[in-house]
Amino acid sequence: MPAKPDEVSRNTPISRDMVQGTMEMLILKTLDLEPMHGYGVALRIEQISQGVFRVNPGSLLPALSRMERADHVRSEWRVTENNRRAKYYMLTAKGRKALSTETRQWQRQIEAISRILEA
Amino acid sequence: MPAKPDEVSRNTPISRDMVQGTMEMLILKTLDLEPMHGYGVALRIEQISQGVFRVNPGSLLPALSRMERADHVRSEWRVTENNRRAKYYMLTAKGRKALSTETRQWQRQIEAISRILEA
DNA sequence: TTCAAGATGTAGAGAATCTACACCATTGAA
DNA sequence: TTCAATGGTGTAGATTCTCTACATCTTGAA
Repeated sequence: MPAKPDEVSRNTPISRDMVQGTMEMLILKTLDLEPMHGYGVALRIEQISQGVFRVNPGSLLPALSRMERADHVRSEWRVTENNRRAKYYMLTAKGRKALSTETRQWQRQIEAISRILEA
Repeated sequence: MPAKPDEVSRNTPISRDMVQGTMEMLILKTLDLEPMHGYGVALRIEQISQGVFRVNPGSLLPALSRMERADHVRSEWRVTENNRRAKYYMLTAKGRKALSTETRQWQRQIEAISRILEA
């Protein structure tokens, strides 16, 4: 079902670096849909962003670690449908709150940026 | 957790850190209106963003240096209306092009982020 | 048996921002 | 006359997040 990263990003121009600071928000939002393992989070973000974002393990996994340390997510080992062992992450109450806070702040900021760009 | 020190405690929440990577775009846009000195750029961005962004010299001046090195702006010393010496910056052709490129990429990215946040 | 895909993880580098200073000139008020 | 506030540029060091590049293990299929 999930498209492979290469296919996603090939037809569209170039995938730039992720806007700094947004990764956590995107992960929180993705996990708000349903618990998922890291690899799944990456695929989903790439898919929904239509290849604009490429999520590599070297960014994702440290982010998940930070978030677990911050008690925004918790994790447990399970076995996937494909019979592979994977660490499933799910939001905590604190994480849900963080999601709403960060989303609100994000909105404020892009509105401010829009105001400047449209001056 | 950065302790929030001082006078910024207004009636409206608090201005968070600037989204990484957007400072250059905002500076370019500001200078696209008219040549300006650094301090003026800072004031204008704070004003138009209605206090969402605080632009401190330690971020702004290094950014302007980078941009001058990249030939996105050039500068010259002048005297302000207040009879103060200040370095006026203006866009180069390359800077104008960078502004349009960066703005386009910014749009793509916030659209992608919106798609994820609204999933 | 070998190899691609699924999955997690670490190390080190690089970029952009922040805080916290330091410095100088001009103006206005005490 | 002094002195503080305002206007203005600049640097140093820390922090934070992302990136590239690797390493490792398992499973399923050719």
